[in-house]
Amino acid sequence: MKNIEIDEELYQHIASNTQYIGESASSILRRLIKLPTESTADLVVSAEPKIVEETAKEVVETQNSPVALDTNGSVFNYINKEELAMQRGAVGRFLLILAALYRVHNQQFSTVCQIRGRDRLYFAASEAELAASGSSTKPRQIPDSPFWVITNSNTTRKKMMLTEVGRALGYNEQDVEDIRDLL
Amino acid sequence: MKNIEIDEELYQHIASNTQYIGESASSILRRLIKLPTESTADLVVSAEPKIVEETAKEVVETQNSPVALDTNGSVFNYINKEELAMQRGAVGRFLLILAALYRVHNQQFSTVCQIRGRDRLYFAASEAELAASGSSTKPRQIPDSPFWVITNSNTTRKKMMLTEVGRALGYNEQDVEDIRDLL
DNA sequence: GACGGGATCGCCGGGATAATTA
DNA sequence: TCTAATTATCCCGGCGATCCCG
Repeated sequence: MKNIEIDEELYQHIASNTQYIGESASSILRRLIKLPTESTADLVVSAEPKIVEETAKEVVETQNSPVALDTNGSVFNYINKEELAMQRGAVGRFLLILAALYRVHNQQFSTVCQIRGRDRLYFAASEAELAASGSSTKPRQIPDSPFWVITNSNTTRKKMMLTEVGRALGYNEQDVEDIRDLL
Repeated sequence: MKNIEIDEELYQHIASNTQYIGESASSILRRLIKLPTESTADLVVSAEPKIVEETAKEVVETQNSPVALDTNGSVFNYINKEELAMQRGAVGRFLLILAALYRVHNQQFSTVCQIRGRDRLYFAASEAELAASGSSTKPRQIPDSPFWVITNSNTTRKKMMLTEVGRALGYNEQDVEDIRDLL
């Protein structure tokens, strides 16, 4: 840990970007600067270190896309466990996980729009599309992304959706499971 | 000037973005965050203590630190029991308790602004902000502080708010409970 | 009166589970 | 018909702000 000195105004600006009570300065700054979560720890429980390496490779080679644009890592680096744990319910975590996935895979992310239910859409580029595909689907925007998800489903289904998203983005089964279990 | 604590990796990242010798942490961060140069003055010369290495002890811990900067005790020393008892209703006590907390934690106090309801703000730096976030929220200024609180809520909710404030300021659960029970 | 406090009641969001369809 | 898959209704807990009381 290091200490840096900053002016009042900047301090206020940073503090005002706190996303959950007790969030550390590092966590806030990383978000503002768009730097991933600290690589070493912070991931607390589960998440094996090796997964990180494997995933990095997987990601880059993933299907037809031009780029994966992210040099150093898997989604797991983009997820702040503290922040996740902080969420009220499954919906908050669900959105946070999807936001992290979007950050890492923004290029291919639109492929998730193919994941859908029998007659409802699950993902789309607008609220209206989702709303039109079913009734009271409770669409929510995936934070910091142009995509929307349906939110009216039980937790089991949300997990299935995450599983499908993980597969669509080219993760191996082990990682897919880990992503699913974040929720 | 304020001090914040950040992890090594982030520190390196910031330092590596220095654009001229002697550039201050604030200046670098403003650029990275894309925030304009400080409005007021302060720009003056270069002679700021830049990135300070190990400002160590004096520094107020940034995140969930147990209390801070006050050598001889916790909030409890800053609360005058008689004055509390003398208040007409819960609102008076509520404000008094918050004022005491502000006195002890003025540095981090702004983090309480993150405590909020479903759609109302609970704390803010101005009456207007609170008023705008809901209707008849009855904002009151926390005495001798630049912060405001919402006052239209039942006692139970005021207690919950105190509980959250205690947590946000890093008190342990026992102290949090004691703070809550002051009301 | 009128003013401030805050209990109470209505509304909203989450998501388990009942209903529906393949 | 029976089962599996999917939808979306509806109950519950939590929050807001109206409105009653001191």
